[in-house]
Amino acid sequence: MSGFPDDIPFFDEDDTPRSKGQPAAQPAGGGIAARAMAARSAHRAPDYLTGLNPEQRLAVETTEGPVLVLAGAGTGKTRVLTTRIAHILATGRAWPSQILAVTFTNKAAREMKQRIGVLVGEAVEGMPWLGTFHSIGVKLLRRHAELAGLRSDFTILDTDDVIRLIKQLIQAEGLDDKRWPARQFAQMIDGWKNKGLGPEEIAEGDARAFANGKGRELYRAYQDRLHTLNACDFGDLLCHPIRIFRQHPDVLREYHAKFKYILVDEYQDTNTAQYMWLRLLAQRPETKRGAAVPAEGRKPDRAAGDFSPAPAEASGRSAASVNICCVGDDDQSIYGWRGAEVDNILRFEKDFPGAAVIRLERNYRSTAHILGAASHLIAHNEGRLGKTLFTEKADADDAKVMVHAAWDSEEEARAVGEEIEALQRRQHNLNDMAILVRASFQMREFEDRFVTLGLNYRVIGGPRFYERQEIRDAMAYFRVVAQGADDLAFERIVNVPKRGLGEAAIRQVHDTSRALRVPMLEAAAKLAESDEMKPKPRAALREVAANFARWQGLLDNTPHTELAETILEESGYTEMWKNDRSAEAPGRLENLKELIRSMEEYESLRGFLEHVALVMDAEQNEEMDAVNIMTLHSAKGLEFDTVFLPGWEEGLFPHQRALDEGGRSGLEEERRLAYVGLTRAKKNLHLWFTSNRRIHGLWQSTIPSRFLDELPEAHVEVAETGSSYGGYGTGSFGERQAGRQNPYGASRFDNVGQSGSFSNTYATPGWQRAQQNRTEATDRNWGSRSGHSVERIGYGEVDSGYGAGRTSVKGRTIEGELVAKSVSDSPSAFKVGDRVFHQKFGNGNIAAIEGNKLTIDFDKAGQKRVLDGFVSAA
DNA sequence: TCAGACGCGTTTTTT
DNA sequence: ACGCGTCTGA
Repeated sequence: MSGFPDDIPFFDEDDTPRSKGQPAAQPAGGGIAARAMAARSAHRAPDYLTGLNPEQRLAVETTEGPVLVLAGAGTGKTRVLTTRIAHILATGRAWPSQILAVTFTNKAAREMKQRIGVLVGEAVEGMPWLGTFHSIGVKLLRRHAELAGLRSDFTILDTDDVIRLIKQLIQAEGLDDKRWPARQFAQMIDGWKNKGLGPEEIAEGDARAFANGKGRELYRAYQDRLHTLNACDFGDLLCHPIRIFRQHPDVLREYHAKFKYILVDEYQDTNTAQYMWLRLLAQRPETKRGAAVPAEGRKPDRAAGDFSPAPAEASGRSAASVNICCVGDDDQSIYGWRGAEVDNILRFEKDFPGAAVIRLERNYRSTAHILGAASHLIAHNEGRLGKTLFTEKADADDAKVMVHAAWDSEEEARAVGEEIEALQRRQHNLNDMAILVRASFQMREFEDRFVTLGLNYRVIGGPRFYERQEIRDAMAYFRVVAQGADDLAFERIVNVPKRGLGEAAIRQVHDTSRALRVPMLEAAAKLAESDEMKPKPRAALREVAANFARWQGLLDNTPHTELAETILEESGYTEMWKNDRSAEAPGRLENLKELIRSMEEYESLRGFLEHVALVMDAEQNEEMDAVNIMTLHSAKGLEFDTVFLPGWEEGLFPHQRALDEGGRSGLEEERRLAYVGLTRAKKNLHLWFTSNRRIHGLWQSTIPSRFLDELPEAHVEVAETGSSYGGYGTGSFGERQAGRQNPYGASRFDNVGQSGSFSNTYATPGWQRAQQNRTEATDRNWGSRSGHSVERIGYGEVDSGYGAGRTSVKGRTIEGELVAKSVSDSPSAFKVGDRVFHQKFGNGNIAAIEGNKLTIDFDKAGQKRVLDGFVSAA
């Protein structure tokens, strides 16, 4: 076994003060005590090990050497990971600061930290190297910035900044930015960086494919620009450290000595750059394989290219054990399209010879039916490492996986809504239900339906708080104050609010900035003092420059929240929104307040800016009982008692584009996505397909997904779609599908799932439905997390299910009768122009009538379509 | 500087 | 079909 803490140098420069005094769970500083405690815990199985199954325990206790844990869905992956860390700490194998634990998302990192905290107490605070690839990358880069040609206070650009920057470069090259969209090039750069490729390393073909063959030059120009801006994009947070490690063996060696244990979550999602990064850190000087081969002579074993060991790896020190533990599930690899390489997990044993591979196959989540369906489906994929999930949950009462047919997406949404209400009547918690869709446009139908039903829902994923315009603007102000050289931020807000600084004025600042080689803010100050400008913009510039100078002066002696408020006030930014008459304005002001409030948790403006750059998400309230709606992708890692999976049709799922662009592997990724969807369910699982769906505006007749055919009959039951769908039942479905044999053609009538219980809830920020007048919903949703009222009826477009549903349809539950009515053509009692009242939307005038569906222009809530049963004459 | 027109894209998403 | 973003004209 490798060293106890006493013979390991203690790196404390990056430790939080807390870790200096080791908490009780830790071996006390001295070696003997540590050893004694370690010995004790090794002999008596400590608490944290009890309750683990044998495989889990093996995964926890196999601390030395490379370990791959193949953790199927619902097999306790996170538990293993966290317990393993607790075990390493409790047995004195390493200090908290000697463990590198990487995740993909902030959410995962948070959860991990929290759960380790439960196991080991405060020691988790001493784990500076627990975080996302990117946050750890930043940490590394801040320490060694100069080795990447940066100053340690470099800024991190987000996607928006990057696109604007690239656009400037494209224009500077004299290229048509229409023909060569900046967004597309940003994606290309992202792709290259995902593979760890710099401008010189990209394939000639790729380089030629953009900007009249100037792709490479453009990429180079982009990197140069980042360099002069002292800035980094997300990709650089990985690529710079990789380059530093390669070029500075001494630095790499420092980290080799530092990290005794490396743990990686969701290994199947790692991209090539992350893989290289990990390998550099994990692969200790070992002279046997690979290292002896000169880098140039080694054939890159895949398209990604260069895997040559860093010099340090080749410069033979004695081989040390590589204590790396990667946890993942190849069957849940669903991010191939953004650069993830399933191959990384598939070839783990080759990369780390002698690796222990531990399979976690005991599923604690789902019923045997659900598991059986999922396993059978995923077995259609080739090239898996292969796992057989099993469960001991075998209850004769368990519902089979239900497959439902609907005529179109509207009926689908209606029927799902009904099912949800039925469950609700049986005391099921809405929080325990989820609708998982393939593509976000599918959400709309459900949202619309739930709004009319008054059913609470929350949409998870999508545009996030820090991506909102007002938040970005405010952040840009803060960035310029904290970091005067942040030209991108400066440009963003120099004329927001409008100050009469048009394109010409900004260009002038730009040119001056270039000529004098100073940041734009400085150039602006200079220009304001010169006579080169017309009086009006000159005065405006002078004011801007003076403002920033003043705020910068306040930076070090004013509480940062106060400073932030001052900035927003004095710049006129808040004023701008106060004067804005649009419906979103109040929400935006509210968001700005929330922004300031959330700054309180941070020590300084700088600390806050760093946080925002890396953590783009924000917590959301989980208190409200609401149905969860999200994409299959964002459902990974979550679980619900009842899961609805709509839209299982060819073309949508599997998605046509995945098939066109990904071929067979594209199909397999879609199948994995289906697998992820199925395995989210604990008790009840409902699959839906429709015969008709509107795609890109036109109605298309669709056929059921091939994935439905891949489900095992023993675990699946076809539901008759209830009794109230006059003419749209499954019976006629079979006929419509003539020409395709459908194993579900002949179906039995049945009722849907019965059991249910309460469980965890998940939530992330609200989703601003890109299209619609739905902005207010998310604003309120977001605001509500800090104790704001969820309801803000009274202005703007109040809609959505957030906070709704308690009163509006009480006693009006939609049952057979009403639904039947909704599809019938019985004329409405209302006529166009009537003044009506709706519980949720208030008063409005009827604009159009179709059967009993009314289109109403609400005074406050905008135009909505509702059933006539929900309104009364006003 | 702003409003209206026109045209394009429309799977999945983290950092 | 439809929204969003950008361009153009007043």
